[in-house]
Amino acid sequence: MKNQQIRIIDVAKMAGVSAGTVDRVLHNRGKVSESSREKVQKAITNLGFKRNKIASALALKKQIHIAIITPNFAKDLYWKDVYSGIVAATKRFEDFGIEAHILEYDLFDAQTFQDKIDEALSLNIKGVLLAPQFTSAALNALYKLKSKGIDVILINSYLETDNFASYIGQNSYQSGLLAARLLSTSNKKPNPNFLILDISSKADKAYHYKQKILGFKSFFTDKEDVNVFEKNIDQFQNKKQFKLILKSILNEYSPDGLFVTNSRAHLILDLFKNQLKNTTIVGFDLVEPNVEYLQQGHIHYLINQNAFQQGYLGVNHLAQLYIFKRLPQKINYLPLDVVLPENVDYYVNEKRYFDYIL
Amino acid sequence: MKNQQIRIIDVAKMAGVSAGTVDRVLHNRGKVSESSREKVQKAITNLGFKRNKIASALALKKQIHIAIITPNFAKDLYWKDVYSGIVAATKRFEDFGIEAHILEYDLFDAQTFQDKIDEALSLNIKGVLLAPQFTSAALNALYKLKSKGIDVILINSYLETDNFASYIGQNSYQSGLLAARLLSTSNKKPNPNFLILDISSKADKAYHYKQKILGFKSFFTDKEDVNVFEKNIDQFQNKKQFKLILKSILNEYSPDGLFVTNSRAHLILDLFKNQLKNTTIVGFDLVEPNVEYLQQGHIHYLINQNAFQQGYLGVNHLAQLYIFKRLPQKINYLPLDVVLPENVDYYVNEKRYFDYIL
DNA sequence: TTGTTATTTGTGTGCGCACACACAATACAA
DNA sequence: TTGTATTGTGTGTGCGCACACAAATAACAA
Repeated sequence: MKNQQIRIIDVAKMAGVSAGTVDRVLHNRGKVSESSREKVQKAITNLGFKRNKIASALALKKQIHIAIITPNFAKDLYWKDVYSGIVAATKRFEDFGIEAHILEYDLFDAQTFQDKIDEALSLNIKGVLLAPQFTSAALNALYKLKSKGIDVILINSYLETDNFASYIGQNSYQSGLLAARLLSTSNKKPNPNFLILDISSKADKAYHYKQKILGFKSFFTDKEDVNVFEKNIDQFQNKKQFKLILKSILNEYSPDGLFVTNSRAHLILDLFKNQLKNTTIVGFDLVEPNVEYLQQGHIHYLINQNAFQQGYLGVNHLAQLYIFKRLPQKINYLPLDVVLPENVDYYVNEKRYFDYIL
Repeated sequence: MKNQQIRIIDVAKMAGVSAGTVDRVLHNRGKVSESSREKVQKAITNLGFKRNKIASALALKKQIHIAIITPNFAKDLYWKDVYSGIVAATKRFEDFGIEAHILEYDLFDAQTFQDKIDEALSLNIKGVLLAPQFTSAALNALYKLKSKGIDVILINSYLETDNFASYIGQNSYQSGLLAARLLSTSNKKPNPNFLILDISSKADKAYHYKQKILGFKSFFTDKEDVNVFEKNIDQFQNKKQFKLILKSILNEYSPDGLFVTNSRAHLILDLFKNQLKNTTIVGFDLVEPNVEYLQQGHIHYLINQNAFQQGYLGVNHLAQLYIFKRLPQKINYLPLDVVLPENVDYYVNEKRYFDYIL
């Protein structure tokens, strides 16, 4: 009772036409008379024909070029995992004729971002995977890309526009809410002070940072016994200055809970580990120094942004689009993993599973 | 500068032999003279030849049969997601010539388990995906399967033997630790009572339940201000009796924290929602009633066992084994997701991502 | 040397589909 | 009617590999 494979030629026979005509119907190309089209359609549904992905991919041998524009991870470890995911997916699809051009820009230099966009445009690409850290430049780029008919998949930060095909990343607002919940349930003091620390330069201030903060605050709107403060530190690349500013902030608020809106919680602990012994800290991302502080008990929760998956799925969705014409969902929210010392290992190793998925 | 595809014929030319000989070397079959073998090997490494997965899969047209033995989800919703994962992966690989026979047994009837094992043996299968709920019968089956050269991948519960190729599931001990941490950090009372509730019949009592409990307890070994109790309820299918037993247990311990070792936390809340208003509850699995209680605030944490992934990856790994001869890792621990009302949606929807991975 | 067998190697075909090209059928104008 | 577009359809080739079978060569005995 072996699963009899139904081929195009079988459909053709049943419809009383040739394989070529069936092909035309399937791909919606060339001219086909109405009567033939109908006969073919009927045969397809009757036989339950589904094109064989393997043979299809083999026959469709043309190279498709895509560009991947993402920050270089030299200055921010977060992007290392994104990069790994991209590379893994890229390898997976090279047999399918997907050729990826990885273009890395400097996270703190908007000009390099613009340059990479231009470079991508100069290549003969069908799609782009874009991690947009500079909002206005990105919006511009999206507009231009769309007008050229190039598909764009965004990762990591959402942009308020319609000029992209798909977004893959977190629901930032929701992750703020989650952080608030975590601080709230583990707090044991009455009338606690919770401090939001946004350690980022204006240059990479993006939509999703604001959303995280909004979400966090909204959790406490009707809770009057909790004090929520918010501070931004722009100068974190200059160690000395950073230390000064941070010190004065911590002294001013002596927070019982600290919400660090990105992966830079470790920068704080490098300096004030002891002073923060009784402060519950929630941060983001499984970058190495964060993981260490988590295991030592200085950071209490990390919210995993699934950097690896963002990269992997991004490339994957683009590839699927061109190989199998599968349209990706518009919004793809990745899970908000709550990471504690007891489960951190499994998230750090999670990439392994992906390596095993064909 | 297009990525020049290196084919078998190219290797053959460089080695000065025919494609057939290269093929023999690649598959380690037939007779090849030592000199030819060496020349071919050298050419392969020189050119960096890698066989094209697509063409390979297409040419390798033979059907491979695998059996999947898993509990029917009629009596325990947990298995529904496992089933979905299995079906999804099965569909994904049918083009590759993998034919899956799904055999479902009754979670509370060891005989049906045995029957399905026998049925699998009567089919001409190369591999089995097994969710072993009856330990001794399963150990027996593994022995028999191994002697027949049939590969086995275990999901959900680990077995202490070497007669299987790969395990996919949680580290149960670690999940117990995690549950303990969650109860511990959210507890606000001095000298709390924590109660472990193991709602399961003897029939499906497996290794992983014990491990969870061990892990949970070990978290508190050096903490003397915490009282940990453990109770098993065997009679949960009879509502009346279950209620009686449970009532007396709750009255006896009046727990501040409750650790339910499987997906049956909702059974408790169906009966004692009000009485447990001030009890922190940690349970397992995103079955529908649990999710509802989580969203309503009656369950505080759910640990996600990634049922869908277990099914999907299990089939995936078997398929990979036969299609690409990729040996799976022996132990594949899935992440221990901490699920709260704020992030539950994303886990419930997680299957979607898998649907998009080729 | 020739005949016989064992070993090694080469060739051809098919997997199912995509696409180019050739050709047939029809329409429409001169 | 013939000629020329236009529309519709069929055939053939190749994607890269796996495998069966044929052919060639080596090994050995008589």
